[in-house]
Amino acid sequence: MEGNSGGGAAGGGPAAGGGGGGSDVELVSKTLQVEHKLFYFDLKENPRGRYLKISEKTSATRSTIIVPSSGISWFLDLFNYYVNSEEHELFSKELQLDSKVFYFDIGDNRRGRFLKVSEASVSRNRSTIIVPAGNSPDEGWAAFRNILAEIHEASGLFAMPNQKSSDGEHLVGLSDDVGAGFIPGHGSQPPSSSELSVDRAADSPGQDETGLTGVSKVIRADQKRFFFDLGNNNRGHFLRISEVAGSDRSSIILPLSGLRQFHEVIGHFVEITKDKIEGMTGANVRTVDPPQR
DNA sequence: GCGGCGT
Repeated sequence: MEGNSGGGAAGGGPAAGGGGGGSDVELVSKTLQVEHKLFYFDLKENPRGRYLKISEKTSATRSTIIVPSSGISWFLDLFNYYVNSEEHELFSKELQLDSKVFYFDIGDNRRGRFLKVSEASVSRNRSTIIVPAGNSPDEGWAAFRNILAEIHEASGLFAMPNQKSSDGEHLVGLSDDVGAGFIPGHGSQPPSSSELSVDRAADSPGQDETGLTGVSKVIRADQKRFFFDLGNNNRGHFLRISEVAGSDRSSIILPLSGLRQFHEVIGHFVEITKDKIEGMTGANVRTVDPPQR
């Protein structure tokens, strides 16, 4: 809990000079100094949605990755994993969000241990930030993790002033490929359309205008499988979550107006149980490298 | 006062 106070609007100031997307609203801004590096965390929002910009600034270089808001909790989980794991059991991880893939890799040199986080997205150069592990327990990765936790929490407090716009944005995250568990829709969904469509134009429930209906995912936990299916009826859109174990099956129907809160609550329980689930991998967090030794 | 990355 040191070295972070985004009070001054000058936080990421110089970066704004480029003028990429002028209309973005800055919701949270924090800075973290680790050894000789300076990290800027800016939670921003524009009509397309919300994202976290993480910049690493060294003496002469600046590098930035853009994390979709739906990925913040995954970043938090992953940093928790790297903070809490023993050195000999550190794996590389990859995280797929929308059309981006983030690679997490451990490195080591005479300066110490570091975590390299690379963002690879279509039609954009790969960008990387490198986070030193730090010497004291509160330095480096842990401090980075703490900032992520603060932002994640703050992001929930910044819940959309008007609920209607929230629907579209979060549904975009459902286009993630979760690997083995992914159900390829019902054949009606080119992946590209799911990325950019859904311009929160869906204000009137009861219509099937976005092509979201029929989007499905499945995850597995122990013996159970959970199916997530978007649907709609004359009452509006909903997410049906079905639990299937053996021949038993039961479902809950979640109106989309409750989806955001559902997500926040799940995130809360993920947080408070992180010691228990440490090392477990989520459906779209995959271990890709053998353990290092 | 760092310096890693990948080109």
